[in-house]
Order: sequence, then structure tokens, then C-alpha cells
Amino acid sequence: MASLQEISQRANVSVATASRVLNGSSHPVSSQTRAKVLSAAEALGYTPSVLAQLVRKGQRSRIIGVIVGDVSDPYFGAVARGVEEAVADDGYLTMIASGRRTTAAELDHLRSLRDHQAAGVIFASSGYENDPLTEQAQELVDSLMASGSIVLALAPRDISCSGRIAFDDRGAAFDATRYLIGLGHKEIAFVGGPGGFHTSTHRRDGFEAAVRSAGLTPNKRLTGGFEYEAGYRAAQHIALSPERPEAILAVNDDVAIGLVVGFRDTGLRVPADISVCGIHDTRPASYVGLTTVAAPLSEMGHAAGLAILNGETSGTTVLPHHLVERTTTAPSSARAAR
Amino acid sequence: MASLQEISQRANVSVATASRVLNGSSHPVSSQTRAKVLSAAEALGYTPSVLAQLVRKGQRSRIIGVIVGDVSDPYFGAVARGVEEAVADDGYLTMIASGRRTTAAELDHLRSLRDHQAAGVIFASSGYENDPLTEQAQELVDSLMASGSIVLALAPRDISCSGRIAFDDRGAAFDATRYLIGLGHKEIAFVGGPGGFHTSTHRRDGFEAAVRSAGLTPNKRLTGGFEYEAGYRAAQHIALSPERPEAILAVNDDVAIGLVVGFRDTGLRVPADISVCGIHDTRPASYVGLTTVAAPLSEMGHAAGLAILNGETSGTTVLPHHLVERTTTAPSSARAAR
DNA sequence: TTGTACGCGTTATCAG
DNA sequence: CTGATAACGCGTACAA
Repeated sequence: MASLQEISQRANVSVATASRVLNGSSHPVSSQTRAKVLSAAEALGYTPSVLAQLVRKGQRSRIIGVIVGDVSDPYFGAVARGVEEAVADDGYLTMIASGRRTTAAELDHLRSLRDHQAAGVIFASSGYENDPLTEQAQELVDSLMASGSIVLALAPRDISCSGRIAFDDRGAAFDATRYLIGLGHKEIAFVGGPGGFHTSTHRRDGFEAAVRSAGLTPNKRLTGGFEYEAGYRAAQHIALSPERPEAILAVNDDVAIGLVVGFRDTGLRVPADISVCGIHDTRPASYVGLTTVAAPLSEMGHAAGLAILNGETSGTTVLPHHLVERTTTAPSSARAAR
Repeated sequence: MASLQEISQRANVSVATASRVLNGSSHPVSSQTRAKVLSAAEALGYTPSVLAQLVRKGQRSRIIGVIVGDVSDPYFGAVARGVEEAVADDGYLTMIASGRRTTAAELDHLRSLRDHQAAGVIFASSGYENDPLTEQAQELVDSLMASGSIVLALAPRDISCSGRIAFDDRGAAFDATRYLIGLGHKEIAFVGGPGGFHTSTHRRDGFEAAVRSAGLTPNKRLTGGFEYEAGYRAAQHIALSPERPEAILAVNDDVAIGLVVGFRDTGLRVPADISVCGIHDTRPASYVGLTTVAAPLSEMGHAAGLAILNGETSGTTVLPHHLVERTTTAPSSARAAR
């Protein structure tokens, strides 16, 4: 609360000198006056006004904003952890802001981050197709970048940013599907998230390509969300459906887990009756022994954090994924019977 | 990026007039000049410098910081969601900062929140006993409160804040234990988190009181953490131990789930061989059908958000919990045999 | 109704 | 080495 003004009066020096002592100035100050200023500051409990400093110097603050889609989604927790690990030692603060899967909320956060001159902004979640708010978002991102902030996208986005760090959504789905095919399954379905999300679409495309390349027929369906509940509800429908698939690739772990639990609640055995595979390998995957594609979540966060620290203003990085085989997938019964 | 200065030049008015038009001033301005200013602002893409406004007026910003222990813990996701729901419509922004279960990291976040004049700060996680950094934290909290911020604790803390909104840790553990006793179990254990955390201690006390009140002997053990892995490891030890308990209350859901999965991996049946109960009722609890105590997490967040909006500077609120019976607990085999 | 002048807390420039 | 002074972008008494 104490200002430089008060310090300078108490120490009988000018504000300028007080400023030089109290903040990292290379300007020489005699050790005597330095001591006076220091003790005055100590006595009054001086804390520099970071706000005033920022106004004066027009620099970036030490805040890094991570805009996520859902604070309860472990996906984002993993990403945020990665960011934090990369930047905490340099005194940067990671703040997570929930976009609640709506661009409108994201805009609010972008504005706030711009207002507070954040050092960097990280989009951790995917965007919508044909989002009418994209233009506004792009404007904000542009103004952010123009004033020196680094803006990074960790998931597909219709926004041009400083850079992009991600894994291959299409490839991950493709690989998982090939794995299911290799297990001998013929009837394979993809259970997507809500329609219109880029990640959903890319993963569905990868799924479809893999199925077609094996001469099979793709089977797709959408759910209302990316969460457990959506998967659980989908399981109820699928279990009752006449042409029930033998294997399912879900758009992410949460939906996959919903499917597993949903199937079991309807009496279906997983994986004996039906195989289920997820994408992400978030922590809950191991709760149910879910087979899934491990995505480099914390690595993406880490890389993003470093990019902001280093002021990298361009480039695209694609980090590798790999399949993690657990206990929700098994060879098809037809094949097992052989 | 455009300043009032530039606007005023383009519109041929003074900076003062521009300011009055562009910010909510009750000062009268003719509709003519108003239009001039507005179009100039539009043309230049004016955005007020929130930082300068804050410096000038010394008011709080529209940021609410939620300091959590672990961004991957669904407990905090639920709390943060509650806060968000309460404040988003009023234009306040919820930013989550990870304290990583260390007071040092929390101090960094507190400083940053103070520097940016946050409207409110919410401690979502418990503190340590005999934490040497408590004093520093208290100083920061005091300066925050002195400058008009509301600081709330949602878990036990050795810090005096503006207010406290929580549920009854001791009571929740007590009720859960009574429930296990009611199931006929005699050998009941408590699996805590890392030692020294207030929540751990309070819940353990509740457990112990319930056990003793039934004339039984408490059985306690600690794990290294609040996470799934800690519970999983504990299960390995417990499964092999000669005096294996019949029922277990875990300090939270994640540890409980770790226990359930760990037991099953060692061949033990849950709940036939051993009952497991958690605390919190976070989303993953339903993944494994965990019996647990539902804590009012989002309600706590919601109430905290409202308290900040309303500038409430005192009071303690305790919100109710209740038991949710699922499939990881069952009557003791002795009793079932009767 | 408009403009002038000052202050918020800093930092940078320029004299001395 | 130290100190006035201006400026960052803004809001507001006060004067016109």
C-alpha cells in the first residue's frame, strides 16, 4: 500500500532515487542512500504497484492464461500441469480459465487476459466449425499478439495464432481403429462428442479412413457431450440396438468410460461382448483399465510454456502418441473361437 | 491499443470529454460530440486500459482467483464450476491457480492476485499443520483484505479470512464410519492422505470418534498422497497384511478408487471381501460405483462466488453433506451369514 | 456543455 | 551519484 512517494519522504530522497533502489535499476546509487531507502521501505512495508509498472512500461505481465473447455475434464488438468512445470521456476503464473465450451466465454477470458497484458495465452480446447464468433476471437488474438503476447493453440482452431503444439487427432484415431481391426473386429463404431467440434471431426475422419482401408463399413454416432454421462447414455442405446457393434472407439476417455460402465450396467460384458477404446489416457482411464491412445498432454503444456518463455512467435509442433493396451479390448469372439 | 489521447485528437475534443463518453460517466455530453467521439473510437478500435483505470481508481479488478491444490483433482473442478456459475453473469472472471499443495506456490499466486487487485480469492484446499509459511500467507491475506478484496476459505486453514464456507469434514467421516459400522463391520480402517493436512486430521478424528463410540478399535494408516496412486499402493500393502480390515473409509474419492482397483488387482473382491467408502462424490466415483459421502462442492463454490459479489466480509457457512450408497460397500459376511 | 489541470504510482531522460 | 520533470493512460474536481 505504501507508494514510492511515501518512501522517498521518509528517507529524505527523491522518488526517482527510491525507484532506482527498490526496483532493478542499473543506475548507480550510493550505499548510504540505498540503505536509507531500504529501511524506509521495510518500515512502511513497500510493495511496488505492478499495475503502475505495467502501465508505465507497457510490458507483458507474468501471467499465462490457459483457456480450457471444462475445468472438470482431466484432459485439461494434465495440460495445465505441463504448463506449470515449465514456467513456475521462472516466476510465471499459470491461470486456468474455463471457456465452458462456448466461444462467448472464451472471448471474455481473452479480453481479461489482454486487459491484464498476459505474457501468453494457451488455447487448450478445440473450436467449433463455422463458429460465428471466430472473427471476434481472431481480432482479440491479433491485438494480443500485436502487443507482444504469445498465443498458442493446443487443439484444432480456426484462429491463426503465434504457434501450434498438438498431437495428431486423425492419426491417433486411425491407429486405435487399426488396432481394433487387428483384433479381428468387423463391426466397429465411433462414438463422437457433440457435433461441430474440430477434434471430433478429425478423430472421426481418422476412424473412417482406417475402417475403409480395411474394406469395412464405418458406423458413427454422436453424443451430446464430451463427458462420462454422454457415453453412459450412448451405451444404453447401443446395447439395445439390433446391430450392436463388436468394438467401439470413443472420442475421448471420459466418453469411453461412460460406455464401459453403461454396457456393464446393462449386463453386457466388456471386453468379452464388446471392446471399448478411448483417446487421451487421462488418469481415470486406469480406474477402469481402459485401453486408450496416450496423448502427450503434459508434454504439450510443457512445450507451450517454454515457447511463451522464449517468445517463440511461429512454428507448429506435433508430438507423438501411442496406444496403451489395457483390459477393455479383446480379440473378437469369432476370432477367439478359431 | 489506441489511447484516449488519440481519440480526442481525431474527434477534436479534449481527453476529458472523450473519457466521459467512453466510460460510464454521468457527466452530460451533447449528442453531437458524443457521436464524434464514438465514431473516432470505433475507427481507431479503442479499448480502455483497464490497468490505468485500476491505477487511477484503486478499485478491485473483475478477477476472482481460486487457489487449488491440484488441477487434476476433480474436487477442485467441481468447486471452480460452482464459483463460475455464480459470477460469470456479472462479468467476473474465475481464474484457477494451482498451489500444487505447497504453501510457497500459494504465496506466489496470492502475490499475483494482490498485484492485480483481484476482487476475491478463494482457498479451495486445506492447509498444513505447523506450516512455517503461514505467517507470510496471513500477511498477504491481510493486505488483500485491507485493500478491499474478499478472501474466503473453503477448507480448514490456519489463516483468518473474510469468511469461511465449507462442509463438516469431521461429521462427514463420522457419518460414513457409522454407516460402515451399521453394515456390521468390526474391523474398520481409515486410509488418510499425507500427514499434516487439516482435512486429513479432521476426517481421521471423525472416523475415530465413530469407531470408539461403537466400542471398536480404530485402525489408521497414512498414504503419501491424496491421489489414486496412493490408494492403489496402500491396497497392495493392506491386501497382504495379516489383520486385513473388513471395511475402509478413505480420506477422499481418489484414494478410495485406488483402493478398490488395487484390491481387485490383487484378487480381493469389493465389496464381498472388503468394503470401501470415499468422501466427496466427485464424478469418477460413479465410474467404479463408489459408495461415498457427497460433499456440497459446487454449492460451496457458488456460495463463495456470491459472497465475493456481495462483498460479504464475515461469517461462516457450513453446508450439508449426505451419504451416497453405491456398490463398493456391503454388509459384513458374518452378518450376511446370519 | 466543454476544457484545463492534477493526481494515481511508476520509470526514463536530462541536468547538475 | 542525485533530483526535477515529463510521461504512461486514465478520471475528475474545478473553472469557463
